[in-house]
Order: sequence, then C-alpha cells, then structure tokens
Amino acid sequence: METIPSILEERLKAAVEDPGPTPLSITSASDSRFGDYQSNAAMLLAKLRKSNPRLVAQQILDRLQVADICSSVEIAGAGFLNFRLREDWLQERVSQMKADPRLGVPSPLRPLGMVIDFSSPNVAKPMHVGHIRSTILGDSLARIAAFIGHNVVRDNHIGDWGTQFGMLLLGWKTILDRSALEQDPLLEMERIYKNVSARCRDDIAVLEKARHELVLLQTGDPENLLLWKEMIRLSQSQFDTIYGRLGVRFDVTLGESFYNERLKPVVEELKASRIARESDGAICVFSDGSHSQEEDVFLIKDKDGWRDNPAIVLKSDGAANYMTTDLATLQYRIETWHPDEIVYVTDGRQQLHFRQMFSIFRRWKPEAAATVRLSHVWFGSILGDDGRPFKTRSGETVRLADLLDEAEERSFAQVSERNPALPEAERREIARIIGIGAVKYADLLPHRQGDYMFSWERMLSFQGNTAPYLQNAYVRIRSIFRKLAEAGEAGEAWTPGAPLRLENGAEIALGKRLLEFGEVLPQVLQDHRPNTLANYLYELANTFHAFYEACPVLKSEGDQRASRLELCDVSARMLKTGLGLLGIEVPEKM
RNA sequence: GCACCCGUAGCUCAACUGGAUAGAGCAUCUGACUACGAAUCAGAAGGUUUCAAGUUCGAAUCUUGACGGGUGCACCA
Repeated sequence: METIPSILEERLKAAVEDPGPTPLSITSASDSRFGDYQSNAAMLLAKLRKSNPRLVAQQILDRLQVADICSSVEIAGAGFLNFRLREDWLQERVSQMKADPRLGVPSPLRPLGMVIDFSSPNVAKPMHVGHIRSTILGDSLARIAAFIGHNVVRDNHIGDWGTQFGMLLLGWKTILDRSALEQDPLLEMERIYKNVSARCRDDIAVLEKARHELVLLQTGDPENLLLWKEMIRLSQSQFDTIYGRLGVRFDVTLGESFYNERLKPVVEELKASRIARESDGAICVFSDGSHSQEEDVFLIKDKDGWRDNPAIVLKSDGAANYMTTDLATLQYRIETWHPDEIVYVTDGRQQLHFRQMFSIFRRWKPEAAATVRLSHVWFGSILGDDGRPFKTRSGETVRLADLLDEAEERSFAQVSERNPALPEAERREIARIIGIGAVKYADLLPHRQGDYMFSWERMLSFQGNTAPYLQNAYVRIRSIFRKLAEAGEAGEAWTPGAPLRLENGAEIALGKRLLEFGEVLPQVLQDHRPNTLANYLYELANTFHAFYEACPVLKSEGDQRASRLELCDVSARMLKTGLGLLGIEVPEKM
C-alpha cells in the first residue's frame, strides 16, 4: 500500500513546473487545525527561484488535482499548503489498510540484504547490563527490517578469542573449583579470570605462564583446545538461556576465532597495497591525506600540532587485534551474503574504531565499499539514578539474568496486587510478559544516542509512555472481544469484515492514526531508531483510549457496533504487531 | 589539547531532521467509576530550549564563540 504522503507527493510533482531534484516533502500536519497533511514545497521552490512563496503556492494550487482525495487545500502562513482529507476517502483507506496483512506498510522498491551485527557477548563472562542495549536494539531493527520485506542475517559476533584465554586457561588448570563450576559456570570462570588477571599485574612470572598457555592454544595444543571449547560450550548455554528469555534469536553465531585463517592475508593485502606499513614494530594504517585534517580519522591534534593517530592491524608481537578481525569479518560477510547494508550495533565509545575501520575498508576494497552501506548504530550508556553508570548497590556490574529476574519479580508483585484471584501460574506468565516488556521498552524509548536513567518505578508504571500502558490498551480491547464471545453463546457472535463508518471525531482521529503506521515504519529503519516506533505506538494507544472513552462499542447497535468492533480489532492487531516489532509480547489479561 | 555526543518545564524524556502557538509522563491542582478493565479519560498550571552573536521568510535543530557534562584518543575488545 502506498502511503498518503507519497500519493500526495506524486500529485504535487505533477502540479509543479520543473520540480527538479528537490524532494517535495509532505508531512502530517503539525496542528490538526491546519488540516491533515502539510507541505512546505512552495517555500523551498520559492527560495530556489527567488520568488514569492505564496505566489508559488498559488501556482501549484491552480494546477493541483486532488479533488478525489482532499476536501480542501489551502495556502497558509508563509506559504504552507494544507491538505484536508475527504472523509469518504479516509474511510476507504482505513478499510484497505485493515485488509492488508502488512497493515499499510509499503513494500520496498527492492528487498535489501542486511547483515545486523548485535549483542556480541564474551565467552567466559556473564552477560551484563552493558549487553542489553545492543541486544534489544539489534533485535528490534532486525524484526522491523524483516517485516518491511528485507532479507536479514542476524549475526552474533561473540568474543571467543584473544589474550584473556591465556589467563582463563592458566586459572582453569590451577585454581578451578569444580563444584562452583557446576553450580554457576559463568561465575566461576569470571572468578578465575579476575584472580589470574590481578596476579598478572603484580607478578611477571604469572603473566609469562598465561602467555604460554595462550601460545599453546593458538598453536593447536589438544588439551588447551579442548578446554577452550568447553568454555565456549558453557558460555553458549548461558547465552541461550538469556536469549530465550528475551525472545532473541540469531541466524549465525560466528565467534572471532572463526576468522583466524583470514587475519594474516588481510594484513598482507594491506601491506602489499601500501595501505598499511610498519611502525614501532606494529603494522599500522596512517592517513593518506585525502581528507582535511579535522575530518581525517587517522590524525589527531595535541599541543604540538597534528600528529598521527594510526589504526593498528598487527601488533608488534605479531598478533592480530580487533581491527584485523573486524576487517576480516567484513570481508567474509560481503563474500558470503553480498549485503546492501551491514549494521553494527555497539555503544558510542567505539565510534572512532568503526570510522577507522570503514575508512580502511574503502581504501582496501573500493568496489565493494561502493555497493554496501556500512552503518555504525551506536548508543549511549545506562545510568543509575545518581547519574553514574548503572551498578548494583554494592557497586558491582548488574548481571543481565539478575536484571530480568528482578523485572519479573517486581511485575509479579504488581499483578498479584491487582489481580489476586488469578491462578499463580497465570500471574507468573503475565508478570514475565510485562516485566521483560518494560525493560525492553524503557531501553528502546529514549533517543539511542545519549545516556538514559534506569528506573524501575518509571518503566513499570501503568501511567505514561511505558510498556504496561501499551499492553493495557491491548488488554482492554481483548476484554471487549471476550465479553462478546461470552455473549456469542447467546447468538451474538462477531463476524469480522463489516464495513467501516468513521462518524465522530474520535473514530476519525483513530482512523488517521492507524494509517500513520505505514509512514512511520520505513523511517524507523532508515534512521535505525526504534524510539520513533515506540512513540508512535504510545500515540496510537492514547488515541485508542480516547476513542474507547467516547464511543461505547458493545452498547452501540447495528452497523455502528460492527464498525466499532472492526476499529477495535485493527487497533489490537496494530498494537500487537508494533510491540512485536520492538520484541515485546502482549498478554490477554493483566 | 583534539574529536564525537549532550545541555529543552521542578524531575525523566520527545519534537517527523529548518516549519506555523516547543509536546508527553511523573510530581502539584480540578473533574469523571451502580461504568465495554479507573492499570483509564477530560482539564489547569508549569518554558527567554545553558548563554551570546550570525545565516533566512522561519532556528531547540545549521555556523561561530563562551560556559557546563559524558566519552574516546598506539599495540584491550
């Protein structure tokens, strides 16, 4: 289904003499008194042509043919064109959208291949609150891209290689507590890692031993390889538990170790093509002078002036680092999936790394770089209510499993208070849906570039822009249909598909709101910003509640009743679908 | 020092990427339950968008400068 702005834009283009390359933007009206949609095209054109905006608007208006769509088009203010939709046309649009399984979301011109790299936990470390944003944001973007019609590869690039394994292996062989490992493998692995790592700092002999273990692993020592695989297995089972609770899945899980064979050739190619060279024993990429100093990611300024800020692709000890791995991974992804876009979902601190990585890639593989969009979708930190990074009361990192437990516990207490009569198992299930949903929604709602303050009270509140509020809107609708089904036994069954009649203000407002879904969703993906979708759903729930208060459904009669039931049904579907795209479930009761 | 991000109502956050009178929730105040779920709705009050200049029909948004905060800057990822 085409969106209303794109239909109006076509009409507008036809009415403009020599529209040029400038897009004629149509947006929904900023104030309903101005109409339903507005365009500032006349003002933009007037600026280009150095003429009067209102005059240009009048010229457009004289040739504009929208009588089948609009009841009025007016020139207002500095030269705005304000469109008011015909109510019969609007009603027809909502009916079409209702019958559309895509709920009015336009099909892409061409389905894109997208690789989304997100979550990326480390082996042998518990997943903690630092992983939550990448996991939830990446999952949501993947769901949205797939719904729109793109081909998505969800790739979990886990940290299963590197210097930490020397310490882990040494710890495993010397201080491992078997029973602790059985009880909580991640906790025990974390303990031995911290223990050895601390001793390495003070004692060069321990450090040497750890390095030796790492060399053994890297040269294929059977025992170390076996232990390493065991660590991965134990970690993966913990990841699976968390991902199961979050409802997150991956198409491929390829750890850093998977790219080992490709690292040396990458470095060789970069050296051969003179992109990288030796410096202080390491192989580095320096500026090629193709950018201004301020924009050059390989330069940095200090008090003595501009100096090199190279990216290291091979350390002086001959080992590769994450830049090398990321380049090899990028090469692999392009060879394997030929994607149109690769999305990296990580925190904002890695901006420089990705800018350097993308820059090296453009120099290394210019043809490939020209056909793939590389997007670093970065996000800010989660803060505690003290404005400092979110920690437990004792100052520890918050483990993700504990966070989810607490969300469900708090939610369970609320559900039990509201609905003590429900069986416990049902209350547990509702609490799970609300608790997990609240955490996800609180994470997706703020603009991703920027820190946000974590607050149980706010995210679990029933009022305001929260998951429970949205879920409640859905539950209220379902309750209507439950009532109807009970009555159905007396011969009042609901038959879907009745014609819509948008008669009063609240019905019309709801209809317009429902149509906006198709406008919002492509933009969400374009900007990689699910918070836009979250805000839309909040407004939808708001508009629905206003309709619900103003328009009795079950107490109305005949065609009106049938029409209102249709509006309820499509609103419920929209809420469920929209929340589903954020990875949030809805309960039937709460 | 340089780069990136941020500074919006008492608090927590939006603002369709330069549009018309900057919007929500919490907290405060007023009103609506013998009621399709009040976990809701209707309303009031709350703003020099940190400050100062500039760009133009028009700025929270762009430019420059100042002030304040976060993050990153050569072998950890």
